[in-house]
Amino acid sequence: MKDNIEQLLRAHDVSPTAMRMIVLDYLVDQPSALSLADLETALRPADRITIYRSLRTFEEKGLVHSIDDGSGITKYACCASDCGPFGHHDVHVHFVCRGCQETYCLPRTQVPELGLPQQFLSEEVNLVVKGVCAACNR
Amino acid sequence: MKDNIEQLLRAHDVSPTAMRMIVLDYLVDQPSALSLADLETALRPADRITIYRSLRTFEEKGLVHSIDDGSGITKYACCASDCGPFGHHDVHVHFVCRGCQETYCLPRTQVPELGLPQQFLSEEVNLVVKGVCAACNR
DNA sequence: GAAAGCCTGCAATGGGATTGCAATGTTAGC
DNA sequence: GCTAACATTGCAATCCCATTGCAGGCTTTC
Repeated sequence: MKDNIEQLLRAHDVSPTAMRMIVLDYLVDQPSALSLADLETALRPADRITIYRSLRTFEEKGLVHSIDDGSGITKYACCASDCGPFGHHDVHVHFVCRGCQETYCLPRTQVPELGLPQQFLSEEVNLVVKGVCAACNR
Repeated sequence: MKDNIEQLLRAHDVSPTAMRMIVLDYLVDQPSALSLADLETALRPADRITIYRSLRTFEEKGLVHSIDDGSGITKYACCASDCGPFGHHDVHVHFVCRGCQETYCLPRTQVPELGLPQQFLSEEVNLVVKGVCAACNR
């Protein structure tokens, strides 16, 4: 089990410490993105700052991406396999449920070329959809 | 001049106080979205909290919308004329320049129906494009 | 086995958003 | 025109999350 996690860390040039494995192991299984506070609660009594720095390291190495879903609280989720240390997808699509407040990563969808004003150069696109998720939609 | 502003406020059911007129008058002329700190500086010595509450009131009444462009700092811009007290556009498109850090509202562009998972209901879409604006792109 | 470097955890800081409350201004009724 | 009721303003204080400083512990390497 944990071998996967360890390999994943090594593959991304992150030394697999106990703490990091705990954090990553928990994160990979999540269906939705988690905030630092979520992780702190779930992984208690692990130290919040250590989790925070683990996430930063992961993000730097392309294992995880951080999401600003408009709530003002940063959330984290594992990257799709084609993110690398030199950049993530340049298109992120997330869904925030008004009911349960969960943030889900959506499979990359076709985002059209936008009609930007003359001379404007697009480098990265973040799309946040708000609404109601399946579980809350009944 | 200010008659416009006053009427705009009244039309949205906001009492046109001196402070609110100053804030709104300044805001309508801006080509890009402003943070609270921007407004505080521009409107000195007006009180920051008062500006903040004016913006909240404006937002509530559909005069202004707030933007979270991913910088962690909320910015504000006037709504297009078809925003009302019962909801704003459900599609917001903004552009953040990596050079000058300005946030521009883009004219509503064609945003395609996204392939949401089964039973997911979309109510609002926020699209933030990051890149380089015309002024910085040379 | 010792030095160097990385990792961890506690404490403290920073910055923006938000609220409490008293003072002031505005409105409406008489 | 006066007064009571209500809305707005401004100061101070608080809250919350993100971030950093630093010292101690662990790991790795030679």
